[in-house]
Amino acid sequence: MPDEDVVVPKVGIRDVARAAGVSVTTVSHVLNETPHTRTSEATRDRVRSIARDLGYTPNRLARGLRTRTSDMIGLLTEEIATTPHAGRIILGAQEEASRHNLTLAIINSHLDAGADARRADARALIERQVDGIIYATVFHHEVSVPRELRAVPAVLIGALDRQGVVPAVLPDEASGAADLVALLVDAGHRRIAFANSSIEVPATQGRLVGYLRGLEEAGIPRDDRLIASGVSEAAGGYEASLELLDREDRPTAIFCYNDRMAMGAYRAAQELGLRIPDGISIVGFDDQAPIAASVYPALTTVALPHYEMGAWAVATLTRLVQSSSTSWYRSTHPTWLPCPVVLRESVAQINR
Amino acid sequence: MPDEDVVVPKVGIRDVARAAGVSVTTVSHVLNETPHTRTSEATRDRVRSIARDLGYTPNRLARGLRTRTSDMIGLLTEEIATTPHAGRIILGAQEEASRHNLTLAIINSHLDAGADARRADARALIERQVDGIIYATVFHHEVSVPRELRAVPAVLIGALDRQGVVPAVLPDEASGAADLVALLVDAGHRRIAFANSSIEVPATQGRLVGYLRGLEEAGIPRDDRLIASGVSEAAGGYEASLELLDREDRPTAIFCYNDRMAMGAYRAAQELGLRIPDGISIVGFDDQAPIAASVYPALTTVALPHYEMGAWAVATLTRLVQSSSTSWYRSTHPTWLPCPVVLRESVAQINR
DNA sequence: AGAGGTTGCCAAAAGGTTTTGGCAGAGCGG
DNA sequence: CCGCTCTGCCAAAACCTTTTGGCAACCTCT
Repeated sequence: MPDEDVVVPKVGIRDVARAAGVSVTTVSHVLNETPHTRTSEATRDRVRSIARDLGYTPNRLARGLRTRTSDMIGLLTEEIATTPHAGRIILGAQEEASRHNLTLAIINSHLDAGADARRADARALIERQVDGIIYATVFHHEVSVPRELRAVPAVLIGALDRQGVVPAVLPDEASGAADLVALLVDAGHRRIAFANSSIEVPATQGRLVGYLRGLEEAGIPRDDRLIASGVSEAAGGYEASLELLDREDRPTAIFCYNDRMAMGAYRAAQELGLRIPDGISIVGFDDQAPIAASVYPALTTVALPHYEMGAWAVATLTRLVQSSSTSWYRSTHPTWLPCPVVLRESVAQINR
Repeated sequence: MPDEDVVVPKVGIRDVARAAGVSVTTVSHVLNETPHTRTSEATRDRVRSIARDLGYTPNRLARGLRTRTSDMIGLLTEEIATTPHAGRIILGAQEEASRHNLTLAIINSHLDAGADARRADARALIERQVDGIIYATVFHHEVSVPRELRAVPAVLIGALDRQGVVPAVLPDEASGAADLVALLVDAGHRRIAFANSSIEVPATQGRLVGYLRGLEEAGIPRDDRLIASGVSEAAGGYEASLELLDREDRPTAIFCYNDRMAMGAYRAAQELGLRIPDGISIVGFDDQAPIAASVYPALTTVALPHYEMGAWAVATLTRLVQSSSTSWYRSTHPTWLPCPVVLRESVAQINR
């Protein structure tokens, strides 16, 4: 029983015009509140109320065809949708888009699908006449953006444009790491170890740089015996921590490359009979969704600004679109967004 | 220096036609491989190669206007984008959409934004002429779908339509839970506790039902002293586990409502000096991204079919769209997708 | 040679909107 | 009453496709 679901024939601007006894021009002007146009208040009211009564729903496809803008922006994620972080980026982008009355169209390219597939994906977005494209990648290597992206304003998340022509946003991992070290130093630690990831990605470099900078700013000399590495998972953190803790003059704190490695550090500490944080302080990186808060004791770590990067991307994109279409490719410096320290319970104050 | 970035005027189907010396009709037919149309092989080749050379990019807005279909499907998530699971749903939907040559437009509604906001979001998608809408919610309460959704084929993820008119897909939590219990039973356990969540959501009910069914199928009598509950986080799991383990005849296994609570159980076990899995076996639910695999010992748990639900949703939606537009609202049973057990290391074989 | 079928292509309409360039009428000053 | 400026509205073109209906030309029989 299709209750009141009689098939309602689509009502268009024409129907509104007819019902209101005006031209479609007038309806369009009224509904869009076109400036510099003259329509009596009476007519405006009539048009508006009739449009409402008729249940008029504008057709944005038609509108887009005429105005040559779709009010859509494309989010091209490269493998990233697979990572737990992806949701935050998408959410940030989506909410910022909503704020600007834009809609987000997303496509995920598999990393191993090759450059051709990625170009096809970009093209698909462009065929849809998106006003701009966000290209988000997992590791911020330098990247040469698919040339189709030149056809349309674009911004990069998590990667640098090799030609330096496309605006990019990245997490400022180094500063985050340095802040974390500063936090440890403030708590009285001076023998601070670093369990880095053994695979070479920009994050590895950035966090190491930040660690060293943190030490330097505290006037603590670098000690390479306090730097270990392992695979960027619990197992790697376990082994690296064992190595770091298995000596006379053991560190009082371990800074792990990421939260997963920190989990390994927790295990190592437990096996050595060291309580966290009193026996050993441990910090991580990533503030990975449920881990950091669920573990005991809750892990002090650094959050990545995924949401913020997503939002930044669509914000800059809209600026780009607004600005003269000939100037948007002006060379820009990448934007580094801060990675805030998330204070929890895995760091103890120690007496110096 | 805008290298070869001279502003290329958009090339349309008309330009291709002119260059090829044929009509736009022919170009359209050739490029779309319209069936039942006759064009010589020579002309086809010419058109295709000219289109390629000119870099013709079809305008899907215009196409959609004419064909009255946008090849877009809308994903309306209600708060869900905030949860770590969201990414998987989106990914599943996206990849299935790609397979059908569709694009996914997503909008996230905040739960607290109220029904009006959600209706506005639905309307925004409809204005974009999406061919169908997926409405995904966090908790699968029954839900009365925004009436705007009646205007367009729709499917539900994680919720039931109160009117029973919109197809819905849900995780079969009960069976997953029963499987988990069966696994424990197979390993020799008979005193199996359940640490449930204290808040009332469908999942609470479903997992409890599955737990009980698992026991029954194993011929183990229900023992309510083995059922505890707490907040659905590490803290709640900790307290519930303490309560369950603090007795003479303690259980040999604890089934936790979710992985976060399982983390609490791990802590409780540790404090009581029970090794996992030998002293006590622990299982969770959700297979929450990095937790379950990173913890030591790795947690045996049950995965939710988020990806599969996303994919199912767009698959059914495309079927709905294809089928006669008058029949798509036929009443349907909800689809329950299996929650597979993920075997890891937190369960020990014990001798009966 | 005419009928009838095929082949290969095309002109024009349609889809729903925005935007341009007006045009009538009212009001007003002279 | 003429000329001028506003006011309030409109017709038609444009955006880029797809699709309908048909038309020449050619071929094949009889």
